[in-house]
Amino acid sequence: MGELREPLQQLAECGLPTALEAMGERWSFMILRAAFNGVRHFEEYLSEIGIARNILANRLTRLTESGILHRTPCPDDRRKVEYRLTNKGVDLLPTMIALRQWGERWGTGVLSNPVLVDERDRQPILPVTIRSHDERVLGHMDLCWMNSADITPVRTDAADDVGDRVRKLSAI
Amino acid sequence: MGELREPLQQLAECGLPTALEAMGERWSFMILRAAFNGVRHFEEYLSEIGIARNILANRLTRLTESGILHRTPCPDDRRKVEYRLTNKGVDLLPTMIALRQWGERWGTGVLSNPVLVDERDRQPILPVTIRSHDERVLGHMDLCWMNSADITPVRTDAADDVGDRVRKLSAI
DNA sequence: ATTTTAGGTTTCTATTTGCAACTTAAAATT
DNA sequence: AATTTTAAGTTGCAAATAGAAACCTAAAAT
Repeated sequence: MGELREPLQQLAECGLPTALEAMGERWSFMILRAAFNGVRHFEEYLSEIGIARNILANRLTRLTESGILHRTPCPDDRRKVEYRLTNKGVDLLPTMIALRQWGERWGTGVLSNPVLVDERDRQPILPVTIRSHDERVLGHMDLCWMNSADITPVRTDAADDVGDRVRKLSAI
Repeated sequence: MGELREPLQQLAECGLPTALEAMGERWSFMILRAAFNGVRHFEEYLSEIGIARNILANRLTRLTESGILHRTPCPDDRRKVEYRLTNKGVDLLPTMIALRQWGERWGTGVLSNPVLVDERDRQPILPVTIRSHDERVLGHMDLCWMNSADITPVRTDAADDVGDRVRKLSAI
């Protein structure tokens, strides 16, 4: 009867609902991908992604309101408007690439060409992973929750008696 | 007039649409988070996330169909059913944590407690980043697209004349 | 024998999506 | 100068989806 896991507190107060409020809608990530690939203008987004006109207008407004895109009327052609990524928007790149990599790995044999490489060495990037403070790649079972007050700020200090102040992520 | 970026090809054929087909719906990531935190049963999901009964039933079915969750009737109590993550589902963890971290960083002062730590050292995990083959952290401007046929398979080889076989991700 | 629990399904309403046509201002063309 | 085209929306309407509440069925608990 004594359930060991009780992660009910943080479920309410984590960054995920916040993130989903901004990015949880159907076309948001597709618009973001287009923006990352240099798409700037309304009609350009429209033809690039197969989205309806009114929906695109609505999404661009929302993404602008949530500070992911910035809307600037073009000075040289006053019909045109530019929608480009803010720093907040650029900061979604790891999420987007992680999602894309997952789709490639598990999707229906997507060959993924062209491939993302780093400019310096022209080699494909690594799969996006979770890492410890000292850069070890961590799996699901290497993670647990801890109260931030109980964490020793320095990094070169062995774990003392943490007892029940640690909550393990549940086993699959 | 000569537009330098033309990433129109890969927009159609990348893993993102595939991923969004499975995970693009409103409650999918919330269900996934609950699953990662050890939620197994229908009524448990129901009370954990604030989702409607019929929608939850529908999403659990869809997530099961797309191989992210596995549905098992409980042997000991034949009223109960277990929905738990498959390997495919577990593999979404980097995406989910990246999204969560973004929400924490840019959201309305979410203090994020408890915090995810690695079990060995009890230190908070690093922000999820994009990395080169030799583990350098890469920013948006360090990335470009390349035809997979043009990549030299080995890693210790300086870039020769790649010319127009490389397409830069557009500047923000 | 009755009540409670678990996991749904059904019904109905409200919201969202998507298509197609329309609008408005500015630029390009004749 | 008049006309056409382009860009970025808005509007109206049908279809699909989300959500609340009640209902259902089998199994377990009392």
